[in-house]
Amino acid sequence: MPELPEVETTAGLIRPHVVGRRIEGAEVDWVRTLGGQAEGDFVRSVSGARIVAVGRRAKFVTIDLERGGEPAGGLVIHLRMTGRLLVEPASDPAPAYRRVSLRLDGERPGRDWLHFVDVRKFGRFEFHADPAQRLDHLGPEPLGPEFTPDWLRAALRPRQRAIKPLLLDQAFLAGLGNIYVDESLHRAGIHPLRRADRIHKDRAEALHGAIIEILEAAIEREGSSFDAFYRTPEGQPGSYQHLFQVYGREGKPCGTCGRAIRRIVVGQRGTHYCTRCQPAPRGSAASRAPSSGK
DNA sequence: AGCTACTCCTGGTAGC
DNA sequence: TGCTACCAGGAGTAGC
Repeated sequence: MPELPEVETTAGLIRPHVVGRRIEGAEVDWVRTLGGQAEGDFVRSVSGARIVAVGRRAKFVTIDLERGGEPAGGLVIHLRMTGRLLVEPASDPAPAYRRVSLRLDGERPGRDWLHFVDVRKFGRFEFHADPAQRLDHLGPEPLGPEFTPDWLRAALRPRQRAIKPLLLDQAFLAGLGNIYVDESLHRAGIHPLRRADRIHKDRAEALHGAIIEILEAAIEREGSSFDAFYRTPEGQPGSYQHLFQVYGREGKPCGTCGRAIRRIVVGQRGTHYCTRCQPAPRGSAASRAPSSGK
């Protein structure tokens, strides 16, 4: 599933092919991908605009547009589970599961189309006159300057939710998904159901370091691929899945202590952890004595 | 505030 | 072989 490292890889690989190009037209095969805009409005919004930048914010790919040298809105793209961006020649047939395509100018033959492909149709490829407004709800970037150990400790202190759903909340911290949350909590030795306000200072600092180290290592390996879905725009799988310590490893030994990895469901998400390295919080269902005190 | 349930989708797979 | 039933899951929303 594309999370921050996969989206960063995708943005980085399409950037050199599309920046500076003029959009000649657009084709829409699945209108819901546009996020509510009518097909005709979308086509008019992007046709004739020039791509001036490709970036990433949280799990979104952002594409800034200009007309006549003036800012002209931008594209906000979410790959969700199975979305991909491809840059392909006009001579190739449209790829399977194509949802939206932009036709680029003829300046670079062989790089004629930017295709958005998405098997499960959960992804979005939206035009916004003010992209920043669409992204306004997001919390800080875990690889940005705002995400410091002090920030994390202070942010956890007033929150009474379990740590895992909190880290998945994009308004709290932007860019983590199911995989990298499980991996980060394992590295930091924190049980996924521990309440955020009951994480001690040293553990919060360990979590801060774990998130950064894991994301950076995953970006270096172009993300994680473990099923038929995520591939880079070049068609290559990522390789961070070989370094998974807990995700998808139910019943297999923990790389740290050897105990079998356990899978539970937290907030409708498969959740993987080591019962020894990530001890259950006192008072939780997993550790509770028959009667609770007071 | 924070929980659960539900929705959106379809390929893959388990079970028969 | 061929069928059905079920699963995964990011984010938005509704209801409590």
